[in-house]
Amino acid sequence: MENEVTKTNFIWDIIDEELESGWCKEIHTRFPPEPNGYLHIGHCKALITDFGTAEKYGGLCNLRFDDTNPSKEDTEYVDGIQEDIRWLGFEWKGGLYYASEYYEKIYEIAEDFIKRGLAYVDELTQDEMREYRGTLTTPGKNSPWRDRPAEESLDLFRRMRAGEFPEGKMILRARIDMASPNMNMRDPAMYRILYKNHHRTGNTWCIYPMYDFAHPISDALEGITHSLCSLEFEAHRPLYDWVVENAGFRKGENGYHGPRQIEFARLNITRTIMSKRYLRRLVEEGYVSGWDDPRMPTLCAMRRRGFTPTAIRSFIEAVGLAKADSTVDYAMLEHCVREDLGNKAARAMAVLNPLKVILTNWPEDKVDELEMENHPDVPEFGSRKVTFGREIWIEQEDFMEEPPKKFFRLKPDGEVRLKGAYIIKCDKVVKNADGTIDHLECSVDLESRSGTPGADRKVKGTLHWVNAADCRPIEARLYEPLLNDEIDTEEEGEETADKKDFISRLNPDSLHIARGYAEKAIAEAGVGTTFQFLRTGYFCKDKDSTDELSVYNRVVSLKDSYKPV
RNA sequence: UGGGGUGUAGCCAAGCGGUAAGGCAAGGGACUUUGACUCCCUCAUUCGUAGGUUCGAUUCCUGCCACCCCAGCCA
Repeated sequence: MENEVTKTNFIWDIIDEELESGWCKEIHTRFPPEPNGYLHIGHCKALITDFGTAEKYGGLCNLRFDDTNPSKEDTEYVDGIQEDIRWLGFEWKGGLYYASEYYEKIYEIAEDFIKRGLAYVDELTQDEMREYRGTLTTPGKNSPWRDRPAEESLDLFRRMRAGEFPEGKMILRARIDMASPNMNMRDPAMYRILYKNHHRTGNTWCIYPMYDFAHPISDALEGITHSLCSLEFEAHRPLYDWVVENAGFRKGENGYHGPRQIEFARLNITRTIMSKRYLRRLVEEGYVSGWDDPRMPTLCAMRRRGFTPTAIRSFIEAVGLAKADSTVDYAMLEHCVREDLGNKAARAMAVLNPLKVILTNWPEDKVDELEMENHPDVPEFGSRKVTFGREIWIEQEDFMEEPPKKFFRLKPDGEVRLKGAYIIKCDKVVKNADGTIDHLECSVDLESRSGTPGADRKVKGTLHWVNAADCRPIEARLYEPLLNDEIDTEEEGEETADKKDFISRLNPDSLHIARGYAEKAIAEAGVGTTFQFLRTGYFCKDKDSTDELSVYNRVVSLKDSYKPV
């Protein structure tokens, strides 16, 4: 392909230069989730960037659980995260690690920092520390403990580890610069006391390193060359470098100059919640059925709903990698799933909101068996047999008694093709006492059977249908985004704060359940099978299905260019 | 407000001194036994803004504006 464009990004440009200059020989990245929740689509950007970059340069990517805060973490999540990464098709060829594996080493470095005057034990309370830190515009001031002798800090630090002090009593701080314009450099906390059971180290530790101390060290210990993370860590980079430098990892031994942190913009999608905190709230407060509720942006939920790894990966690729904050249109994601499912999903028919049609000139007991293709463009999908009888179901919205112009579906005295079967004409609308439509009486053009010469007659509309005498009940779960459109907060008012609350932005119609009928193939498919239900969208069979009732999640609807006038 | 970032179409995003890629969305058309798919076509005289340098600026310089991040013993 001569005009194939190899999509690149600013990070790969940087790496290309480093490789060319010889500053760096090989690429080693890491994906460092904290095991305190399930991975969501937002993490995929980082995940694909980390694993994908290593893959591109023939390097390695580690999976490292950043488990430095035992109060929020759990093995439930470490298992879930691994499952999700594998599902996406990545392997941690660089190995599986836990920051907690390095506790001893990190502790040693901390002691060394203390001895060298780079860290000290502080006894300020949390409130005092905040006051001493100063503000964005005013410098902070030194803690009275800042210049205590190193031996004293060392002794205190060892006693912190030994469990001699209660939580909050002492803290290890880096000694950098309380007047730094960068708040992160104003003697940041490095170790705090926490009497929590850690999911891996149990009770062996009661002091835990902070992210800013543990992360650069973990990266360096694993030989990471590029520590890719999101924009909010940009202001932490000087601290990251300070730790790497002072811990002695920049020496360039064996050509390794220590890790380099590069930040990129995180993923935002319209009408989608991308905050672990809020996702947790949805689960815990019962707004959704769980982490894998198909409306959730978590990978386990998307998997259940029927999104494919290919679709997610091509979506992330389409979005690109840059430093500008952005919010991608949900339509982009939809496009990517449709594109993938379009040639992967077999076609079949299901009527979501049934309307009965009685074919008056079709013999009572006559059953026709029709051969239907499973895919219009991919013959390898083969075909299946579908029966046709006197009573069939069609979609309620495919009939209108008083249709607008250009309504190609069924209307009084109108004709329509039943996909793969016959052309029918609506003769009569039979109503209930309350005026609602009970059923339609139609006549069949017996000569118009698909595949026969008489079928050449063109009619404008083609409908999907199921044979009432030979169909199975189905529950179709139709989804909309969890959030309503962004509420305009331009107007200042008393309600502004309330409107900003995400609970008030929840879309009450995010789930709609339809009960209809489907052909046999749909009912007999296994959980996780995805079909394109003709004209209504891509659907994936849900685990809630029973022998009696098939439950399907709509992954995405089909594009629809019909716009009523 | 101090510091750090970012501003290219409705939404993403290339572009790296030589005259605005691509994708999504949208609109029009062809095809169609899915109003799907596919295929054509349209969609920035202009790059946040005002100046400057230059034969030439989205690209370099200066000022201004807007938005995001940082004042956790979270990550």
